[in-house]
Amino acid sequence: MHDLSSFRQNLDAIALRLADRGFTVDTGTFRSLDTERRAAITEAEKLRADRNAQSQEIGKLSKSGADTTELRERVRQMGERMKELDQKAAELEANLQAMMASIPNVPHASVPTGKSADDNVEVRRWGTPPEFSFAPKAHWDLGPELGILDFERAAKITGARFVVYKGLGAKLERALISFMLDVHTQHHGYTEMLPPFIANKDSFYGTGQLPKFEADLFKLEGTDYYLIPTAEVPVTNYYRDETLDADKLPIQFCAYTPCFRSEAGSYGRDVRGIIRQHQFQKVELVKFAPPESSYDELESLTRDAEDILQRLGLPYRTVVLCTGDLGASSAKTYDIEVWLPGQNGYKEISSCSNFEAFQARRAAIRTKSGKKSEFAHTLNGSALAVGRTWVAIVENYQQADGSVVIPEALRPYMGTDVIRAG
RNA sequence: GGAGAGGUGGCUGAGUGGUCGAAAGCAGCGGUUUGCUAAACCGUCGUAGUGCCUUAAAGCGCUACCGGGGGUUCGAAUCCCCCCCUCUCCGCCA
Repeated sequence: MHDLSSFRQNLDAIALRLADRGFTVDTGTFRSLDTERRAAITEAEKLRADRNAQSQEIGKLSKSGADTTELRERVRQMGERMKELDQKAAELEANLQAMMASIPNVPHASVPTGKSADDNVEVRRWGTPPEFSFAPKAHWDLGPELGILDFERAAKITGARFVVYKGLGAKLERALISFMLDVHTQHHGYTEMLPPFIANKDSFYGTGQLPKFEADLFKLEGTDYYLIPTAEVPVTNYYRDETLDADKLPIQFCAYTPCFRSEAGSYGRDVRGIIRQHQFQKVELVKFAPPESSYDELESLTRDAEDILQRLGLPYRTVVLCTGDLGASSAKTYDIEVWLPGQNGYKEISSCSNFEAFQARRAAIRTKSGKKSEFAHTLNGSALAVGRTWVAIVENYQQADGSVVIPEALRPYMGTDVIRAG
């Protein structure tokens, strides 16, 4: 959500940059809505001020014993007219709000201009994709062969896009979660959190999933609750409607949660394997930062995510998303893509974003130093998507005999150095 | 799920129809005093919208906000209705 008065003041410049996203701001409609709304507010408030003054007069008069019948009737009529004006103002307000809620964030100056994912720019690359003396398999073959993934029975239990991890497969997922949380809490300065996996409407509004993206969510029938699609929702909303002491920033949280996504509109994409599921596990990093240093925090957050891949010895590259590929709330996003032999290419495993004050304004997360109060900047990034990390390990560390070697760093968590069939 | 108590500014807490954006205390901020610390004293101290003024900030007004929504009334923190949340007891339960 944009700040209304600065949006109004910088309308043309903002509209120009939003055009780089492929978003057109209807500046004419905005201007007229904005002007009408303010006129309605002014009119209604003037009448209300008048009524308040008259009401007080009634109070004084009746105390002194004077007859106020006539005055009362006049004020009552003012009240009726007030109701009409209030209603008109409320309607205009709602229209303007609806318009503002649909306008995406302004990309940061450092974000490259482009139309689609093809225009994203690689900023660095780490590691070398493994060379195999045999034809490497994809995880959807390896998993069932090793007895560590079961798609058929998951489909029976629930349906498509669900999976059962089994045996060392389940343990690998659990080991990755513990490993990631330990690295972030012990080496990167994050505080671990275990939040609710269900959140209410206000929280989803605060981080921007509502009202626009309701179709992507699972709603709990008969309630205002939704299953979270990412820990970003509960963890960012942890401080909704609060003012944070500027001295305490940045605040850094990490959280493991399952994530639930309806994946409406992704039919036919990543249908094989566990790349795209209705439920997946993720460790998320969330930061609350002072505006002046939020871009430094984005850099370190991205490095924190990359560190997990380095420790696991998984080759990856980091790209900065271009204006056309940027999420609506984000001002700048890095995607980290891990090498997957099964796809013979790099696949997104993390997305690290700075939302600047875009979420904080919706969620009313402020920071205060001395007398000055302003909106904090919020950031988040996956570190990492656990299921896709699982895939990366199984595919990158597969051996000619069909077994999977466990990377050094994970062995204490796995209690074994290899996964074999049987 | 049942019974009861309660939700007021950063915190504690007064306030049952007009003089209440709201006493008082604490914390914060500015200052005086002080060798330092502590203490004392004086002042200041909510958020948002909107109008005027302004390059802007500041300033000066107005409006709204006492958990949320609706109602009664000329006028609501205060009365009525619905909802949410917290606490205590009971029931159920991992």
